[in-house]
Amino acid sequence: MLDIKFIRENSDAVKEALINRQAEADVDGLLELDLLRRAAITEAEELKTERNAASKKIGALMKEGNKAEAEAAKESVRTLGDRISVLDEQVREIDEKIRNIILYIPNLPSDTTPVGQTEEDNPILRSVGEKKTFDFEVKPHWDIAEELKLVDFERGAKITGSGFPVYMGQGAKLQRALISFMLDLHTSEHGYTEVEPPFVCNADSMTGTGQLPKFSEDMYHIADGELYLIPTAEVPLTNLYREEIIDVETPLKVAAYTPCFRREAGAAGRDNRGLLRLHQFDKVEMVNFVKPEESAEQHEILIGEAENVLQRLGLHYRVIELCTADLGFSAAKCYDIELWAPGVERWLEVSSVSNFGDYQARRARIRFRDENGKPQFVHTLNGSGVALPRLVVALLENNQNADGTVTLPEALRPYMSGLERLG
RNA sequence: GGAGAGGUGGCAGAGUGGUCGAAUGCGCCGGUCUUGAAAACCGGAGAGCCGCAAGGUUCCGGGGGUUCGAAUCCCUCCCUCUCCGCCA
Repeated sequence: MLDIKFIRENSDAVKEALINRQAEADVDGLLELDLLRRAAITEAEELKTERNAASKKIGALMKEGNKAEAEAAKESVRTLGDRISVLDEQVREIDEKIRNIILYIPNLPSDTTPVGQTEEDNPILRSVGEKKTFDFEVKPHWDIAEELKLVDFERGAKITGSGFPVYMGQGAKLQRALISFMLDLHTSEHGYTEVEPPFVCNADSMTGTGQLPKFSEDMYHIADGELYLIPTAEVPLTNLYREEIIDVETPLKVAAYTPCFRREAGAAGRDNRGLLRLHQFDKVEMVNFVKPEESAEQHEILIGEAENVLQRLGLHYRVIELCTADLGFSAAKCYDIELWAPGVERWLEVSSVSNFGDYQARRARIRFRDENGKPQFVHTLNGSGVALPRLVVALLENNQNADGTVTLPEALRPYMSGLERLG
């Protein structure tokens, strides 16, 4: 959420940012409401001042037993009260309208975010490793997974629906191994506190991180109560400290494994075969809470932590930066990490590392005390560390052998009971 | 799921219609004292909103109501605790 004061004083900058994002919002309408709101508040508060003084006087009159005068005073205060009720109601209505606009306004892109029209305009920042060459015909991961009985897509579709794969045998163990490997790396080397949060969150939490109200259609909603299946651990992790004043003298870093649930309406098709796009998938997520002046630097550290996962696994990846048109709703700046998958011959996004500035903190009221003891909004950042399915795709496709087996990276073997190859 | 108790400032905990944004203790910040620290003593200190400011206003779990006036009375929702039931 943007600061209404900021919008008031920088409406041109906000409009320009919306254009760069190819987003729309009624900024002028918002400013008009803001004006009305402040006028109503000012009038209501003046009347309240009067009423408070009058009520105090009535108290004094009652005490000295001057009933007649007290009754007369009551009568006049009552009409004041009626007017105050009307104004308070007005303010409530205007607040509601303002909220309905401002909650739909995306974050301002950072000054350093490149302006662009489409994802084609996302600059590639760096590429690490190289494309492997094969002296046999490479298979796509769905063939490998089927032959080695790692994933059962059909039974997943039967028991739940398409996009809900069942991992079995070594495939299931690989999921568990990857989760443990990544969490161990982040907790023992990157300074994270491991968290196991709920996998469903309430509407306040979803609003705090920006999923609601705009993206309700992307989530699974539990009919019984206002609960949603989490689309990412970012939601419970960030909302851990919603409505709290926390200590961020050093960055507060939490990491969690959770399944993630996404409706992905209309996403089925050729481009999304196998494990490329799912309704339920596993992910390890990292969330940081930092002082505002540290968030840019922390963003670079965070992307490094995510990259470290891929380096340890020996995978070829590249880092791109999202341009204004491709930037997520709540993010001010975002890097994506993409893995090369030779079977499907595509770059696959496995991590999105974002700096949200104070956008989420303002929505979720997450603050810290500055050097003067005054509460200020923190900056939040998060990054996938990393998402499993496409990581598995890259591992299977890059490490496949002519004999149909798949070599496991050394870093994973301790988590696979010493196994060196799948199959 | 049933019955009961309760939700007040960073924490503990008073307050049952007006002088209460709220006693007291702990913790915190500043000062005195001390070589330094502790102790003791003195002083300070909640958050949001409106306002250039002075200042005003709102907030005692959330929402609604009664009243001239609500932390205090009523309704409702949420949460916590205790006991019972059930259960991995």
